[in-house]
Amino acid sequence: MERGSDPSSSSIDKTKVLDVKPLRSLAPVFPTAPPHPSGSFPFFPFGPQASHGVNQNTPTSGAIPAPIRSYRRPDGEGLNEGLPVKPKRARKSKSSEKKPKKKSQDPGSDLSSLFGISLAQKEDGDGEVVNVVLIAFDAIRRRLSQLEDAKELSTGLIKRADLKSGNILMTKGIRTNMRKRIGAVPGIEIGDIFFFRMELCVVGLHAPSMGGIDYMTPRGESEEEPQAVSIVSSGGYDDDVDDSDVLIYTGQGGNSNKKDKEVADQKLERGNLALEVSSRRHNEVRVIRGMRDAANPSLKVYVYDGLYKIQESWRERGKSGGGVFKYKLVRMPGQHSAFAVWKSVQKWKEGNPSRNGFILADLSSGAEKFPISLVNDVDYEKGPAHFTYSQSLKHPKSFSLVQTSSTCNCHSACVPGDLNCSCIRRNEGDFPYTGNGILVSRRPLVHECGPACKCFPNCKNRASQTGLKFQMEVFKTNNRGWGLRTLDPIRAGTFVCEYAGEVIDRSKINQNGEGDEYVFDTTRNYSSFKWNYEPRLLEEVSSNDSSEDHTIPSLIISAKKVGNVARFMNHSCTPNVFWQPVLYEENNQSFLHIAFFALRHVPPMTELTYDYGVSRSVHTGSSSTPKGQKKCLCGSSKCRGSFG
DNA sequence: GCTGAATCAGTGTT
DNA sequence: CAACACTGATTCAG
Repeated sequence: MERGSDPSSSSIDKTKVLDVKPLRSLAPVFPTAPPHPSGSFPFFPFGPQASHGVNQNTPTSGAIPAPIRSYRRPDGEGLNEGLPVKPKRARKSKSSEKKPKKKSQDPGSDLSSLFGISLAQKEDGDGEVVNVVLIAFDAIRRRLSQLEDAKELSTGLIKRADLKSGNILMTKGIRTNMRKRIGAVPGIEIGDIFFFRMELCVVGLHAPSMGGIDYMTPRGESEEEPQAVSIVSSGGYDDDVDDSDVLIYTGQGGNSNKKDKEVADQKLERGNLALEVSSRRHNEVRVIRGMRDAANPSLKVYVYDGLYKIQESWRERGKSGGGVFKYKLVRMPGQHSAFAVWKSVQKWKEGNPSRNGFILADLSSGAEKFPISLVNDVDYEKGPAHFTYSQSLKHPKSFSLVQTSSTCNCHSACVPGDLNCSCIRRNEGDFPYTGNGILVSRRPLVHECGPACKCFPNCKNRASQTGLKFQMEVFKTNNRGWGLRTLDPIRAGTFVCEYAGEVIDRSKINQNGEGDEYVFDTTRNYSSFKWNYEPRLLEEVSSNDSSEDHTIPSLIISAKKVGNVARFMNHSCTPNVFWQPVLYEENNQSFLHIAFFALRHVPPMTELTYDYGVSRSVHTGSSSTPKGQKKCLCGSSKCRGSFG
């Protein structure tokens, strides 16, 4: 399910692409950190994707970093193409000598090299660049939302942060799969989810920002017939979406978008014509299913449900009176299930008990807002070793406060942009979360409001204290023991859970029993990764706090005896969750907590993983698994081989 | 190349 | 909450 971590998914050959992947290191690279005194360590939350030393023994990174242009397109990679499409500008011999043409864009506006996106990757993507573009999109969108939230109501300048962010990426060249194609889109996997139409746009899955039918007309061919490439079914028309393998899709047009209420008959043109042609040619059509997010009914989720073929088409009279086209699309066999997974989850939630491997309804015994079910459909193990479920983090009495406590005096709720709020000021004036509770940026420390703040408990600046936001379950993995996965779709930046347990002293790490299992340690070496927005895309002065050495206090938590769902999260070298230090006051002291947030959108039934980091006591660089480390089984194509 | 039209968005307001 | 109004971005067609 997870991108790049499913060994069984051999649909896309990524290895070729990744082998020649350009190194994304134009931005300053942090030097390898020197050993630091115990108690603190440099923390680079805004750091660009640095070339980690851990990867040095792979053949790829051992070579000299290739210049951006050296990307070679793997030939013979046309396994998805349903029809030959010419490499567009390969033979524009006519106008190729006169080259002052600036494609309606000033040349300086292309910032794709900042993100390591090559020209070839703009035309044809891969999993890597798709991730980069999607992360960039959401980071800008969150930032624009944050700015809008903080604005006075009178100057609501930035409406529609989704459109704005998408537009910025499109004009700056931060996009991929611009070449339209029939069939699968490289880098996008069946089951991937999206929360905005613009996301489909910037990764080349579906180009129109609104339209439901995307199509193309191959130019230069004798017959210039439009052919459909993808459709979005999300409730705008009267589609039949009951079956997870069959979709009755309604053609476009005929709506009275004007004041006059008259409905017209749909015409056989544009998308309708394209679908007709695709039906006759038996072309594959990508299907994106959109629906309301059950957990967040105001939003829509889009699921890429793979390739379909149009089995038949007909005309009928629509409910509003006009003639409409109908297309019966049937899902092609042999694809991973995507939308079908959603339907299964829905059934389980409705209490349908016929579930394979179901062991326990609620591992948390009511401690959490949602039941945490326990499932094993792999073997006969009946559950993890005993522990006490607790939502909270237990500090020992002797724990020294990290920082003087402080509270804000806001009434009812802290308002973004209100610099009278001391909690906001501690976050450098930025409200850490957007209106719907999504983390905007990683920071050295997020200051949340605490129990003694005057604001109400539902103040938005308590995102990590108000319980789980979606349903999860503990399940038995194939080869990594128990794991944690989500039943609901998760948006990037959503709070996942805190790391609960007992705060312990460093000397106790290996005392409690066997090794450091179920131990979280802030002082390990963690790979930096880029998640925050790129200031240069917003014409913000890049605040140079990105290059400062941020230190956060040492915190070690053992969840061996007491813990919550976080103790079940496995390690991955390409994780979908990251941790973020959060500080708030309790009992007149400020305490540090570790909160986990979704790194990217996570589809239902996907395992949640984060980067365990590497203990500072072990030496990396050896080709075999270093002493004290565990062999990594995350299955990622970027796996470092070991962790711990 | 420019302009306008079409379009299964997304928010905010009533 | 449903209907509505309103502002939009992209791509296509003329």
